[in-house]
Amino acid sequence: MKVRTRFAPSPTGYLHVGGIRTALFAWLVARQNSGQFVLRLEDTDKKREVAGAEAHIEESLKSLGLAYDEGPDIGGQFGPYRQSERLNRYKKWAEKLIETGRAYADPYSPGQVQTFREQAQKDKKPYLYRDHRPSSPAKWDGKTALRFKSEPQAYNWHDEVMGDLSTGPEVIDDFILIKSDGYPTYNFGHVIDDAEMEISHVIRGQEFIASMPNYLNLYEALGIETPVLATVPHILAPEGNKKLSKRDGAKDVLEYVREGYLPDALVNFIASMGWNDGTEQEIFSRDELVDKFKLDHVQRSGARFDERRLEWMNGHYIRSLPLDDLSKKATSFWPAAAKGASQEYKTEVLKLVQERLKLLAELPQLTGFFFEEPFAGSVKDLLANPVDKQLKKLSGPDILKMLEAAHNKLADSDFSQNDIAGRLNDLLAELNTKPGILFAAVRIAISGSPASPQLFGTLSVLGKDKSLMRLQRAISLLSQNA
RNA sequence: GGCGCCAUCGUCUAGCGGUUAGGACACCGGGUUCUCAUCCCGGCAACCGGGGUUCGAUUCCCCGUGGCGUCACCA
Repeated sequence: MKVRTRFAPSPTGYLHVGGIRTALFAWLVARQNSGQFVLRLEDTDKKREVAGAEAHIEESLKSLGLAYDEGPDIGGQFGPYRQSERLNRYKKWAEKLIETGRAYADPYSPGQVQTFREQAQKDKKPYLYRDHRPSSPAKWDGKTALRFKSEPQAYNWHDEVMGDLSTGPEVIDDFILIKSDGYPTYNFGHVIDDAEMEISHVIRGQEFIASMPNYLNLYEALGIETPVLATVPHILAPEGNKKLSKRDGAKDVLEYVREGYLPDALVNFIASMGWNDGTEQEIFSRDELVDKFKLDHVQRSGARFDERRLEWMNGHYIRSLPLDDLSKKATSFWPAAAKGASQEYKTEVLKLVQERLKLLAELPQLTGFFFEEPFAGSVKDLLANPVDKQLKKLSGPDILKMLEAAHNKLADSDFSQNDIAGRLNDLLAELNTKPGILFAAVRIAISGSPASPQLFGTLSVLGKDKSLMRLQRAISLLSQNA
């Protein structure tokens, strides 16, 4: 079978992790079968449409590396890929249904339908439109809604994720095919488009599972072969049991990219929410995912979104990246002060912080002192009133003496990492002090922080001039204090 | 409420009749004789409840409970 999958969002806003996962699964199925992945825009609700949403969706998919083979912005042989541009097609199929007696003009206004619904509720009976089906409907003039004339029956069908499903005839009803504004409903539009675009696998969220029987009924009326169906469960918000939504603060996936989450990490993480290959493997490269992903291994229950796990995974990906690659990806994340710095210098700095980086967006806070002097107040405060356990035991003058000694010791160093290490270790013996004390003081003088990358490397990369200047500066800050 | 789906550590999950119920995140200890981080080692922690079926149920069946979805001229 020729495999063609699609992602069919409506342009009503940005894509969040939940939405992108459906796209990812569809993309994976297409790729692993050497098929096509199609982006189709379901823009049939003009009221809900958001300007710029289409471009945003396209950018989101591309920035995660989920390239589509056909879509609104790139075309393809089954275009157009915006439903609003396919109205004539829906009409053609609708007319076919009218001819075969399977569609009719809805004589009621929305208000009247609402009354039926309320009455049923009052009577504690399930509401079915078909109980009010007109006996001799007028000819459809395109100005009212067009309804599907259903033929209620029980269905058993297979869902790649959910397994074998079944329902009785009571869930089948006459739904609207074409709205009075001329646009198709989702229920009609997607069925037509999937057929015309030769989509083999329909992969979508579980909110559609309840309307499957109606689609099955429609496929039959249309004489269209039912595609492979796969319903994936929702991703739940971090708190509560609600599905992840924009209301609950679900972030735009592009926001994650902006914060410095790597696309591969994001993809790995999103795939692993609700899918695994049955082993204990946690990290999957994109190729492995394409190779191993199986719809029938997708979890049937919802998965909760845990950003801490995503953070861990991103750190893992950052650490395993070759320095050159990381360097390229980090380009836009450097602090403002790094503007004039050379690429070589930045790469050296990056090498020092790579293992402690969880997000690229942490780069400024982790590396700022490599590009500008640390805040004098912090240096002074941390030296005068140390938080460090070891440093705390010393008096101000002791620390001052230590820094002076370090400055003198390093004054004629060549500032290679080895030479610095040798000299500072010598000094340790000379001063009869512990690394935890001497190095902590130097570290603060240099970085303005009690934590930094390993000290000798940091000094070496920072260079002789700056290092000595900062030691000197710390010395004068401390003596002012005394 | 009707209909449907789902149910293993706090979280993501492995398990497809017999396991000391495994891994990962998070958390808590310890180690890597410079901090933080990394890395390594260790610890804490789960089969929703009740009935069956079976020599034996986390696993199969039924009921209950709970969660979710849906019942639009939204998708």
